[in-house]
Order: sequence, then structure tokens, then C-alpha cells
Amino acid sequence: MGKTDFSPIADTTRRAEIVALLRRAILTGQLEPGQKLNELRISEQMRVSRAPLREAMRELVQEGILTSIPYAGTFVINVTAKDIDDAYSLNKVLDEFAIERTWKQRDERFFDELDRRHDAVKQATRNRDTTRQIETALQLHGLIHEWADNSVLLETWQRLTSRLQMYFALHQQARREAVPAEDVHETYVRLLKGTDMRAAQRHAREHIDLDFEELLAYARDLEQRPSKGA
Amino acid sequence: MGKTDFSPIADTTRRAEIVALLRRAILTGQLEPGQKLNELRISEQMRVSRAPLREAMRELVQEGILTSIPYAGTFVINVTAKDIDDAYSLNKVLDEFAIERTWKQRDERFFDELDRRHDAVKQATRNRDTTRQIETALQLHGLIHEWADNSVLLETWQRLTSRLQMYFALHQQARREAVPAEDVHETYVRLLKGTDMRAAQRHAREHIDLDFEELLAYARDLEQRPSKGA
DNA sequence: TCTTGTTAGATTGTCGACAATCTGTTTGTC
DNA sequence: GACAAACAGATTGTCGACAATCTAACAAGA
Repeated sequence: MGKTDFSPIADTTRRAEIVALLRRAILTGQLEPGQKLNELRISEQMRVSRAPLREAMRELVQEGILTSIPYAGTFVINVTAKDIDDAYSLNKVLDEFAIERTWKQRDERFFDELDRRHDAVKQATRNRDTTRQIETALQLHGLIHEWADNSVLLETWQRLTSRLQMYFALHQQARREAVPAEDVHETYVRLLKGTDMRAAQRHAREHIDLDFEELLAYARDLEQRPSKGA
Repeated sequence: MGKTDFSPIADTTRRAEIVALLRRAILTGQLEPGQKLNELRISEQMRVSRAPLREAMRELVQEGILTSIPYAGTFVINVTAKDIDDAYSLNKVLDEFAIERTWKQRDERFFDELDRRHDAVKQATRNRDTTRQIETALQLHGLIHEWADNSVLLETWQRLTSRLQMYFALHQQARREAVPAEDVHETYVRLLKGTDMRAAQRHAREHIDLDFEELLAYARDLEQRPSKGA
């Protein structure tokens, strides 16, 4: 018997790479909300044919970050204040559930991974890398969902994450201020290591509410302006 | 100004029709779990080319009822007891949330629709139409999610529903017994019309637990047998 | 001037053919 | 006989071209 655990080899289809490229472009705000994706132009830029590009787009439509209108085109979703509100209120419920399910299964490996991801956030914060900061913060947050041992919950949360990451990226892009230097996740991590589950659940709610208010304000402001066309 | 409200016209792409056809085939158990979908064969049967068929498949993969392995094929998902357990435990959480959100917004139109859907279930039950019975029962159940006015919740629930419908169809197909004739949704509807929200939430949990136990028993039994290949 | 019909251009939807990859069989070697 | 290399068939992934549809500009008529 071998000792090493082999992870699945990378998907080597163009489609998979296109999905990754497009998703990244959307989640970092490179492609703006409402913007139309011209198939011919993009396929030429990526040096692929339209077939795998279109298949990739269908995936992202189902993932919820693109929207498609037959014979009209495929567009980046528009972000409304209500969308953010909806996503966040559901996220709260999922967090509470995830913490409950994770709680009994916490072990040394869990705490190690928690620290590792927390460190990643802190490093991104030090480097003033806003994009990476958002990414790592969501990964830290996602640990409880991965550890809850519920595939449907994990899937659901990953879909939600896509949107949240997009919202945060837009928000960060809008306000050109520096990123908060202090560590807002300290308490969250500490409570997850502690013995009071209810306290951890309560904090997850409040902790989320914090950045949420900022995001909502931004979204309400954004709704006054027109959306980007082709 | 006109008086009528026009709904969006139907999608008239082959892709959309293929998605509907395939989904129906899967959710009714016509296509068995684990079964491989041969692109050439299906495209010839449907008299379409592989392009729209493949795009349709990508959508259903993201919807969670198909799974794809590069260069190997696309398969109907396999149903494990844990999958069912996961889906149901999350469903409980979502139901509780949906009832809370719907509660304040209940009005005459809500109650009417509730009765309408309840009647649909009863009629399907009278007609011994098991497929339709599952469909209508899930639609009755889905009303609180539609009424909660949270797009992300609704999306999430619809994804879950796909699987639940598939699970139930398999279950019904397995046991050849007659469908329960008595009306198991009577209490559920009554509580949703009442004034005690907590009671409604509690019942939603227990009500679900009922059929759930049966489903789980079936799934555990199913896991002893091999899965269907090509 | 406003509405309606026409047309040209651009873009999406679909098709049939080819390339890349996998799977099972056969062949050859030890 | 056991094993590995080579082959053949089938299937998926990708491509370039064509058909269907939409959009916007323009022309014609009330």
C-alpha cells in the first residue's frame, strides 16, 4: 500500500479553463455587472472556438453569476441591494447550521486549518492585496461549511460565496480607501476554538452584519446609477 | 394603457427544450442513477445536433442531477443514503427560514394558492398518479419558499427540489404498493393558515421526518446493490 | 411628427466533421 | 501463462461554417 493520498488530476479540457478564467474575471470585478459577453470577441481573445466557451457560459449561468437571454446574449448579473440582502440573510441561516454540524467534529486538524486560513487573511491584509484578502476571508469563513460534512450545504454555500465575493470586490473597487488593517476575524476564530457553541453562532451573525451594512449602503448607492451595456 | 399583464414568452431554443426533456426523464426515474448519457444516441433520438445537447447537459450538471467526467462521459448522479440525509437536514433549516419570512406576508392570495396546490395534491392522489403526486406535493411545499421573497432562498430550494423529486420517484418506483390515500398535508396547510408560527415550523420538521425515514431505508437498501452502467 | 415597414449588419443558435482521449482486445515477448 | 506494447472501435472535446434571430438605421406613408 502506498502512503500518499493522490488528489484528482486537473481537468484538462478547454471548457474547464474557460470557466475558471471567466469566473475569476467576474469575481474580481474585471467584468462589470450588467456587461454583455460577446462570444466571438472572447473566443478570439482566448484562442478557442465558441463551442467550449458557450458550454462554459452555461455553467456560469447555472452558478448564478451570469444570466442568459435567448438570441440577445449572456450578461454578468446585476447586483441589487435586495440581492445582497437576500444572500446575506440566507448566509446567516447556513452559518448557524454549519457551526452546529461542525461543532462535534472539531479536532486538531480543524484547528490547524483554521489557523492556517486565518494566517492567510492576515498576510493578504499586510500586503494590501484586496482581492486576495476577500478570497482568503471567504475561505476562512468557508471552513465550517467544509467541515460540516454535508455535501448539499457545501454546494449551496459555494454558490453563495461566488456572489458574495463579487459583491465585496465591487465594494472594494468602489471605495478607494485603504483596507482595514486591524484583524476583524480574531474573535471569530477564538470562539470557534472555544466551548460555547451558541456564542460562536451569535458572533457569526453579528460579525457578518458588520461588513454587510457597508455593502448594502454601497449597493443602494449603486442602484441610482445606470447599468453598464455592451 | 393595456389592462393585461403579459408574461415573458417561452424560450424557443432547442437547448431549453432539451433541458426540460432530460430533467423530466431524470426526475421521473426514466433515466436511472449512475446511468451514462450517450451524446450521439440521445442527439439522434431527439433529432438535434450534439451542440445544444451538450450545453443542456452542462446546465443539468450545475443543477446537480448530472455529473460529468472529462473524456469519460456524463452520468445521472448516484443516490446515496447520505445524500438524502444531507438534502433533508438542510431542507429543514430552509423550511424554518422560509416560514419565518413568509409569515408576515401571508394574505388572501397566499391562502388561495395554498388551497389550490393542496387540491392538486388531493386530485393526483385520487387518480393514483404517483408521478404527479410527487410533483404537486413538492409544489405545495414550495409555496413558502416562493412567498418568502428571497431570490437566493428560492433558487436554493429549487435545486434541492430537483433531487428530492428524484429520490421520491425512485422510492415510489421501488415499492410497487399503492400510494397512501389519506391526506398527510391536512395539518400542514391548517397550521400555515393559523396564528402560531412556531407550531408551523415544528410541524414542518416532523412532517418531513415522516417520509424521510422511508426514503432513507430505501436508500440504504439500494446501496447494497451495484449501480447501473452503460 | 409619429408610426409602420424594410433592410443591412451584427450576434446568437445549430450543424456536421475532425481531433483527442479512453477502453477493451489482440499481439508479441519473456 | 503473465505481462506489456500496439491496435481498433467507440465516445467525448473542439472546430469552422451556416441558419435563425435580433437591433438599429433608414424610408414610406398617414
